[in-house]
Amino acid sequence: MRLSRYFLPVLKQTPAEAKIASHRLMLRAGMLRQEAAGIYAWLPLGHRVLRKVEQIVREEMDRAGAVELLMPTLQLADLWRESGRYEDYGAEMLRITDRHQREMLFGPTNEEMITEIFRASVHSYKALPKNLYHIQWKFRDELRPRFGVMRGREFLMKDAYSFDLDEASGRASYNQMFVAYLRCFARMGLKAIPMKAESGPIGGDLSHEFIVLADTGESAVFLDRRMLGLTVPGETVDYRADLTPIVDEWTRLYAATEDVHDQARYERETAPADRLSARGIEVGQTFFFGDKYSRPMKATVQGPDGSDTPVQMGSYGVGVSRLVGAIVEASHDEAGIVWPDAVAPFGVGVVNLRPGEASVDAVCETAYAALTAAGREPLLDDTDERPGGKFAAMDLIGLPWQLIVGPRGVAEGTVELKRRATGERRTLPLDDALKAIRG
RNA sequence: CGGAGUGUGGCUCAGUCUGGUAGAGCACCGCGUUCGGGACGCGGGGGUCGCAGGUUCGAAUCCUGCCACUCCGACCA
Repeated sequence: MRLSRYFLPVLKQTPAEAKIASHRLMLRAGMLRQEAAGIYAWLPLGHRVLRKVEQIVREEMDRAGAVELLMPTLQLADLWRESGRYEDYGAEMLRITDRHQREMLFGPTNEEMITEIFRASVHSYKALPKNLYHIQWKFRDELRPRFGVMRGREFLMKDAYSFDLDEASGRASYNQMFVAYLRCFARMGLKAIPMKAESGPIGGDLSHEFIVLADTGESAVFLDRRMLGLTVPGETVDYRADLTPIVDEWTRLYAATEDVHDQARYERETAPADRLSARGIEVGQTFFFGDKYSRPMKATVQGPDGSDTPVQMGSYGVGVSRLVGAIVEASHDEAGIVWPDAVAPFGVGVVNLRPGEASVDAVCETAYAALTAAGREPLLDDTDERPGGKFAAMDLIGLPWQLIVGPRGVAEGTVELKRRATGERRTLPLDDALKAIRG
């Protein structure tokens, strides 16, 4: 992408409403524009990151055996009356009436709809297990939206739903999602710690919240420091095998949010030096709730013995749009965002210090073509902005690499290469710089 | 939803107390000088002062009502 054609409205001054680093930086880096309280337009740069995060979630869900579909944002109220949640959900649910006075709602989650879809076509235990997911915009009319995309009213969520014949296989499905989540967050450069959690309005008795530690997190958490050193399963993990050992390893040490924190147990199970109380951002939550929805909504299958039984269900959410904020919160410095490679909106910023000078332009074009061909997604700053402004903007938007073309006092074809994360700068021939970027 | 606060050009804000021709910086346009860490000079464009009533010769400013947004708290991917 050439910056001269792109839409990247970076701000020198910080909008007054942004109180935390991630919100401030996302606004300044031209990723977001607020349209209403808790409702944001994702500008091109933010949109690219959102799509990358979404894609990582998708790949890990697919790897774990889940199947993607797409359900609508609008749902019928009648569906929610079946589960009894239409009244329970309260003012947080955005209710809409269509021209025929039909009561509808903007979905805050999709348990009812997926159950309806499932029950319409699955009637035999032979079709189980199944795990269906989608990545779709949700709306929850929060009392107080805040912190930018970390607590918006409209947000992008991945929600998966598992269906099993009995509790044992239901728990196996739960374990698959648990492991997929460990991988998913690690790939984004995050250390997310699974913590025992309350299941809240979703229901059920088995639930974990995946928490990224950050000072600006909304929940207080208590954990055994040793959790930070656990190894995340690699991409060769066999999801068809028994995953209990991995889940056991990740749930053996104490880790709990304040809602379920048990101080006595904490002190009994954790050595004083290992105790870590911190704040965290919830980026995902897993639930196993058995037949809470399948029973009232009559989602049953016929078992080997010929009897109809409600399926055992779980649901698994990842806050995709929230993750973008969480990543910025976890990875920034004084100058701006420092994107982990896997989610960076572009791989490298090519800075033309002297646009209009034929020899400098030529080097830029060579670099741009080579990096594009190598799949490194370059962003070429070909504007006539002054160098100071270019450097500040590049640091702000935080691409992993900066390739600076046209510095003074170096031989033609020699460039400067900067690694954003470390600040390390080297002057070297273009070919060597391209090799370094390609890895 | 309780408490506190803010609405003035795209952004940050002054002006409101004490009513009298709408301001500054940044951003934007033109010309020139600049060009490795968010330059400078000169000239220019852009605002129903959140909305609706009211008081007044006259309202950004005073009064009433409404709306939006932000912060603290209680609830949540």
